[in-house]
Amino acid sequence: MENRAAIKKCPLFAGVTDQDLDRLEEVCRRRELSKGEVLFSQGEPAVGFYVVTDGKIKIYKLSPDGKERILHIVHEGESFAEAAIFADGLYPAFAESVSPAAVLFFPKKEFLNLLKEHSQIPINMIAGLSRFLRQFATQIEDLTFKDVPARLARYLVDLAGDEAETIQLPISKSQLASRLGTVSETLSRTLRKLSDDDLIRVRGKDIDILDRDRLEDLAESTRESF
Amino acid sequence: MENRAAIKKCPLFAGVTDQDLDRLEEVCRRRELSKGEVLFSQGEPAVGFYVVTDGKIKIYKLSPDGKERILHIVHEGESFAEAAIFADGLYPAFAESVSPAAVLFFPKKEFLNLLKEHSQIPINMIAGLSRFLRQFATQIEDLTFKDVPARLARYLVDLAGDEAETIQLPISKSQLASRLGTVSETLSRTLRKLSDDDLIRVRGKDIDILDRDRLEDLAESTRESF
DNA sequence: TAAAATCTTTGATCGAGATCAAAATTGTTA
DNA sequence: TAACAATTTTGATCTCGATCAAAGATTTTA
Repeated sequence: MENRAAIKKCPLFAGVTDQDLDRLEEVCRRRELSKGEVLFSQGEPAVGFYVVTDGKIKIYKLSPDGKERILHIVHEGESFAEAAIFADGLYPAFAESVSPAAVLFFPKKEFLNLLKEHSQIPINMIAGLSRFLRQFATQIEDLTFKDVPARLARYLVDLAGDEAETIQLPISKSQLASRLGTVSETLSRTLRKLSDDDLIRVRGKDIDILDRDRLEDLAESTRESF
Repeated sequence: MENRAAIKKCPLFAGVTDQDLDRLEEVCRRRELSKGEVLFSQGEPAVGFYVVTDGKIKIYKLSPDGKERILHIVHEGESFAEAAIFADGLYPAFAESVSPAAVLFFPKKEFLNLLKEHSQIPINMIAGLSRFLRQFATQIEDLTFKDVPARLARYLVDLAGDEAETIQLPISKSQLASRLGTVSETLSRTLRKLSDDDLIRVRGKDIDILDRDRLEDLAESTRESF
């Protein structure tokens, strides 16, 4: 995707004037990534934030013994690490490409200058951060109240939307396991269980939704309820 | 606490001009709460946000079968639900006083008007949301990687700061259990274990830190590491 | 200050899901 | 397309922490 196109598509910059878009385009720097490149590590000074123009970036934490917990996967047109240039100024997680990718880097200083002059961008940022905060709150809720089948069902239902009969996982199964707060063995068994119960059919990354209603019920269910 | 004092103390309003403080003071409405009053429920339209002038407010989620998971406890001088007036405009959780309390309510509409005119407040908001986002990310990380003893140790170490030898729990033990993503029985047993190991001494709500180093180690430790 | 209500602790049991190990499948590269 | 690497699946075991039940302890209210 072109730089300008990516900037225009990014919700963070929705509704800003064309001349602001010009300035944004000037201050950013493009970087191409092959799969598996680490953009930044947890604890590094946050020198700026990013917008994804191509590919996908995973945002994750590492346990001391090296286990990975994906917090979020950033897709084309989305931004990440805007929050990091506020707060204590350190990146709070790792960012790494999970495919060949390209990003636009916006240096902290130039961006903060822009912020002070105009008022649409900060409001967009607040809205974006709010959505994220809500999503994280939901993740905390789910980790506490829901078991793996329910968390998986929620993920599948959300991915399918209202219409789709068949969905394709946008990420690998081991990544999905990490995103759901479990491990690939358990995810594998859970997918099989849902298949055996005729809720879904799994063909590699393609998953047919066979019984949306029961899948919804499962997503709402809590640990002990059945 | 006086309205004006609470507004001045609130990080959200740090660095704003005196005349803006005047306007804020005008648009807000004070509300006194006895213990256990519900300020808003999950799913209600977000008509404004709050600043706590006295007492404490718990922000929590409920599972379908009524189990409570505390996401955050708001203390005097802090704000909450600013994020909710953005995003989809619904409160994403419940808010309830855990003691007699008083809050200032800022209606959404008036506040958004103010936002558009000035630039310090949105920046403060972004900073606040960023900190929150980070805290939530850490909670997700801890729920995934850390067992209950480690999560408790982290809580105690953070509460104690660098100096204090003795701390007092600012909330009840069952609330703490919920905040840590466990139940009171498990918290009770875990406190006892830490006592038996001479890491802490528990006298009701007062807790002596006996061995800060080992407590820190425990907070860093992951599930299987010993 | 008695008694009612709430909170905390202790005991016993049980299950979801992590771990370890290994086989099977899929994807990649020479 | 053979050979290598990476991912996914299956099997067996084991543990943390939830649940259920009940007894103490503390706080509130009459």
